[in-house]
Amino acid sequence: MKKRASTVCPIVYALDIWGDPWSLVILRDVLIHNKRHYREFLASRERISTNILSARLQSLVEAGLLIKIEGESNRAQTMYRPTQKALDLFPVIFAIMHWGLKYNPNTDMSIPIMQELKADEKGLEQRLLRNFDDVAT
Amino acid sequence: MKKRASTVCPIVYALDIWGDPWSLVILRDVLIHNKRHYREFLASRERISTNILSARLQSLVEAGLLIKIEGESNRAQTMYRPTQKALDLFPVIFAIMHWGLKYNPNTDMSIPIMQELKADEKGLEQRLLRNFDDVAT
DNA sequence: TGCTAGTGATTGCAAAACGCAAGTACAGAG
DNA sequence: CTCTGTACTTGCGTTTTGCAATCACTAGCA
Repeated sequence: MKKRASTVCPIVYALDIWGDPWSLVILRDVLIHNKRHYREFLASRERISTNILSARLQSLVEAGLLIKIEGESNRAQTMYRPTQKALDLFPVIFAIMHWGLKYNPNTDMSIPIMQELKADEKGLEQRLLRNFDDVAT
Repeated sequence: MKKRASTVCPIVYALDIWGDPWSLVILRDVLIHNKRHYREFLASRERISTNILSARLQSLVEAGLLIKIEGESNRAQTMYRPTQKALDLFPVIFAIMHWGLKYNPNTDMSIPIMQELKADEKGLEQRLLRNFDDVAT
């Protein structure tokens, strides 16, 4: 993707940061499924490959959506956590989920979060936000 | 982008359709700026190239987001209009705009729609929807 | 001490997608 | 019957993916 540098349009600004087919999958894992380790992202159903995961994590850190927390003397402790800028994507992700829910006939409605999204979106957001008390303002 | 065929996740479903860096720009032009002709999409600030525009329009038609209306005996009359499936993306686009507005310091707030989005989003959506009475159910 | 497994990446290479410029086919204007 | 405008398509070089293999390091175990 060509970086469009500075844009006057908020949509293009957003797309330049996470408008590729993988970044939002990672952010979904962070925000919805509370994943934080490289190995957890790799384990997703979508089977992202290691080099792409590595590149995306890095660009999301650079864009200020994730912070990388490295353990001392052990790489296995490395984790990625969202910033407030990422937490503010909840409305976007929920809007996308509503749309996908409406049009994707293969959606797995047995996943608890799907029910919750329809029944009580605000409550769901509040519950998920509590996973990030450490980073939220 | 690899087509992930059938997915159980509504987000991945959505990304497979418009999760590339250009499709949403086109949809923005259709939904927000009421563009309908090839030449109008080409004129956007983002300078999409002709082959990519052509390919994206085609894939959005295939995905059921746009319909292509061809004039009889004159290609200059060809136009692209959104389906209900595309109109249902308004909440997604508005959510993205809110986020971009918050974090993009270069947003041009003198564009009237930006003010309107903050002041009266629902009213804005209703007003824009009236552009599509011909296609909406 | 050595061996094995797990983790967070990086590298190499083929395949796909993109970006740009040029060209094509057709309609209407003059 | 040229000239302009429009909706594409084609060629081609560059960039970005996708996949497998590999690396560097740590911990666990004997």
